[in-house]
Amino acid sequence: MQFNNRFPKQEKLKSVKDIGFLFESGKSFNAFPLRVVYAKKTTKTGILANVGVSVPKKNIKLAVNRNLIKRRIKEAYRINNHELKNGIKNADVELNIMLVYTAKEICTYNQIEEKIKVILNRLNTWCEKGCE
RNA sequence: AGAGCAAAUCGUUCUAUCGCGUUAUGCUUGCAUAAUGAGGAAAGUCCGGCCAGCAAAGAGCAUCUAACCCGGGGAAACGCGGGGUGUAGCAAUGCAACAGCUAGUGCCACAGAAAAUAAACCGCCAGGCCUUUGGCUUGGUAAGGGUGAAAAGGUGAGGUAAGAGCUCACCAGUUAUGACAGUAAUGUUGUAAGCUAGGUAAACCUUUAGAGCUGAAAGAUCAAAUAAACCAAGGAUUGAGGGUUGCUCGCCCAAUCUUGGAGGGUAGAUCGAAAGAGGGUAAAAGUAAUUUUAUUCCCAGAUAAAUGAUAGAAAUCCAAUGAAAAUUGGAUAACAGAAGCCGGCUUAUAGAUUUGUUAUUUUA
Repeated sequence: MQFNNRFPKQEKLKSVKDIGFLFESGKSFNAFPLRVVYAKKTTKTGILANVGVSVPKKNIKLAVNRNLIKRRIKEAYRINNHELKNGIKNADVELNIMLVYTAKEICTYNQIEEKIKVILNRLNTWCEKGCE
């Protein structure tokens, strides 16, 4: 097990303004079943990355299943996020990230974890290139 | 024994590691330790409340809700016990659209002559005319045919040109009105009227009873910067409007502009917001809903919204093998996630257990 694989409240993306700004001007790519929207923060807050998770009601009807998917995504991010944080730290930036679930069926934890790894690697290389 | 019906209960448990929310404590002030963290429906938002706001918080209408009877319970909604009527079922038992189409209006597809101030397509009967085994036409006729979910009481007799509640007998129903039984709903029964009237109120509506309206995104407080609204002063303009719960009345206020004052509450923060018509246990009263007394507990509190992931056991279920013990493999379920709280209702629900009860089959 890894040390310090945490995902506390402060690292969640909460502000409605930030989320609105992210969807307006952020970059994005797809990694089915997930869609990633990300951008550099406009002002630094001391937190390397704020991450939000969204499961649209349109695709997943029952609240129970939406909760289940959110928890699986958060768990996968929590376990695998330390390399990305290192990358961000080296590039000297801070990020806002939004993960949107686009599938209409419930994926297993293993499927989600693999995709999360792919996404985090891609973000990491983006940071190494200088966030452009 | 398998099946049905009713009521009630459960609807995985434990351990380890890594995490998340809340609370408490500690200090190094963002970390450590400890405690705690979804349901019987948390759901639908259909009722009733608590709570809060709306202040000229008054009236009427509209709207919404309820709708067999008695008893008893509850804050109310609405349960509970017993009974009646209708209906489904062999039964246990379930269900209720159990006030009113004889207040009014509307609707009744297709088919059919006609779907409602009763109707004539075929048929039947009578009259008239003609080119007379027939045809045309005028009228009568609801017995027969065909259509339809539904065709205007049924059977028989009389009656008639043919027919018809046209008349009569019996049966069925309706309305009116008695008698008896019952607290009552209602039941049994008598008399009168040929009265025979289609269905639909889960169509509008009518009757009776109740509700002021809004809804925690309520509402209260707070920081920085604006605006709307508020108060005061001023001048000019407009001329009966504006506000008040869906409407009407009633009630309240003139409106617009400038300056000043005081203040202001957004996608932010705190409160509201978790000790209550509370839960558990025991005893007592009651068939029960429920009530009383004693004792004990504090039992989620988020806000882009915590309760998860992985591993291992147990237990249960399923499948295969086997005479059995057992072995191997698989699954952890169904419906479903708190969002102010409480009491109901309704809907969804794999599987398991207990109790009572019903008919059937087999055995004794």
